[in-house]
Amino acid sequence: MKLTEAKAQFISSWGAFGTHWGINRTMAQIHALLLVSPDPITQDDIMEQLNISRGNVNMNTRDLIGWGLVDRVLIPGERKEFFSAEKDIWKVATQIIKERKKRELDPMLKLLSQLEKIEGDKKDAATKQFIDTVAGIKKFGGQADKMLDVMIKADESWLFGNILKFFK
Amino acid sequence: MKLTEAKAQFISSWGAFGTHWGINRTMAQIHALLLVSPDPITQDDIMEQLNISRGNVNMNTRDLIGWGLVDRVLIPGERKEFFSAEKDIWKVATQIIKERKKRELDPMLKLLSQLEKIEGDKKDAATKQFIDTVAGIKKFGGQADKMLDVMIKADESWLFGNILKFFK
DNA sequence: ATTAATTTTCAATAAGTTTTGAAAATTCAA
DNA sequence: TTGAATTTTCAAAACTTATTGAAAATTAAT
Repeated sequence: MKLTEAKAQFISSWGAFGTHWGINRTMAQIHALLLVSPDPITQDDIMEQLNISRGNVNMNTRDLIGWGLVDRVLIPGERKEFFSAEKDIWKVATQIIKERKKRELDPMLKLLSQLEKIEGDKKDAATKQFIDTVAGIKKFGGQADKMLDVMIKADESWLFGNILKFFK
Repeated sequence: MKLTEAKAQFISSWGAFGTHWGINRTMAQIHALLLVSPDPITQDDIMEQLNISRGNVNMNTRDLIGWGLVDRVLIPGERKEFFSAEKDIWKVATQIIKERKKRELDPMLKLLSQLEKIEGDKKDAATKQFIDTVAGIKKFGGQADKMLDVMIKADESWLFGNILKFFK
């Protein structure tokens, strides 16, 4: 397989993969393109390589910047803006975990705390089941939350190395 | 807050939450409804409580069964089929991890292995960056894969208890 | 075997999301 | 300033995904 073909496959699969992870297809494709580009590239480069419109590139690069995965890079003497992606996959992963935790897990836990305070007779089966379910999810979510906080702060090799050793 | 209101909020939020996790809104809502229902319920109950069509209920319950999150229950003397959800959240989580690993992570790792075998000169910056990126993702994915396998087999309290103790 | 209850299927439709592209805004060099 | 280069915005169009509902299939009682 040649580079061009492999690159196209990588970008396309990363795009499809992204859709399962709450990141839209194009955003993931732009991210993939940046991941395999050794040097920063422009809006026009992205438009050309992925065959998408200027507006689309603009919106999705902005989102990627919002996720902390992509940076705007200013190159001295160049009028255009350049983009580059963080290449260290561990940093990419912790950044995504951090953002999703903030956007999804934290608000969910907050809501569950409210729902727990329901008024009602615990002898009623429906009430009991509701309280138990909410409490169970909250407990689990709280533990996951703590674990993710630790992971975000940890260093890759240390984390995986030790967790896996621990389980042997 | 009263039960009915809390239940409605829980179902609606769980539905929105689900969309971020590769599970569609309705599927997650049905799941939520089953989670807070102490006893198995029928297609008609779901239709009525969520205000959705029979076809929709049928397709999504089938998907939930495919994910291993819901069971068809036969109640002696009843003509209709009943549905019930696994209530233990740890089991729900490991089941989802298991399925997503199979559906998403495993195929991605397989693809990356193929892309690594690219022909080309490693002195070329583009080729080098491509190989490094693919190798990096593959390594990370492989480690995550192992860790998830261990989690799937582990027991909740043991896992969280020990991981957290480990990090203290 | 017939029929009524129930479940399943799937084409049509509705709803939701993404993409385009051209106009507006911004930036910066002269 | 002015104006050319560049980026941003956003309404409309294209595309994707989810939902409906009625017909077909299945099931089980008589």
